[in-house]
Amino acid sequence: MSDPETIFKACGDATRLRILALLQGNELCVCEIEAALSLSQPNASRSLAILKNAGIIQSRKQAQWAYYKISDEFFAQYPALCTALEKICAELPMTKTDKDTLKRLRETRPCEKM
Amino acid sequence: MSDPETIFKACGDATRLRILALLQGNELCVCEIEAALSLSQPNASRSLAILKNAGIIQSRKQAQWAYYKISDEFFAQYPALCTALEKICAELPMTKTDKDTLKRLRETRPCEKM
DNA sequence: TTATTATATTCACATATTTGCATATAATGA
DNA sequence: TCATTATATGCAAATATGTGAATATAATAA
Repeated sequence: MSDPETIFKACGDATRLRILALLQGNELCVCEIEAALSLSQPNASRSLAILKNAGIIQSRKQAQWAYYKISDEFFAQYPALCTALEKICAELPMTKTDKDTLKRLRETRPCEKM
Repeated sequence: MSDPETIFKACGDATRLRILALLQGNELCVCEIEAALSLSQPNASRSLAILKNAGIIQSRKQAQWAYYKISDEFFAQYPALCTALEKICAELPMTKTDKDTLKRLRETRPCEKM
């Protein structure tokens, strides 16, 4: 788990906040995030790496997919911040649109497993 | 009041977090912060400007001094984040030392009015 | 084995950020 | 008025960050 400076720095980016908003309550793979937010594959992967390095999200690998979600450790160590972040993500201007896009993508199979 | 991205970016810096820690519950002038944290005068002033621009702190001018404190608007608009930030600041490794230094400085008059 | 899919990483470039130094501004007091 | 104190800002150099394009890795399937 990183220090607060690294955590705040990781949150200080519009793309990464949109990713965090999508991950609230969901475990998603890179291709879902990439498709829902119209990010390039490297950009999605790197943004997730920065959030993971900060300890905000965690990942697990299953078959060829990497699944990311809000980190249990993050909630354990910074519960107030984790909750505040959840509220803030819910209120971001892009969040409603992005969540709708994700929902639609889930019906049209952006990657094999969906 | 700024958007979350700007707020998180402003918090994503060790010096600015130390300033925020000192400002929890206190209204301080630039020279107090400068002296307590051993910052150059321009660095203290600019760090405060970044935090103010993000809406996290507010300032008032009295005589030749500029007093800064946590912004009422910040607490009003992002109460959960404001509270989380307070907790995090209290637990920063430097905070205890910095607050002690400030206390000592207040007894030895780092700037005229003290 | 080769091909395909998903993900991560490297490189290069543009942009942004940080900070020291110098300077400007503003208020006060002599 | 001039000098002093407190604060803010401009400039320039160093450093960090963000991103596209290309490439590497890893797992699966044929």
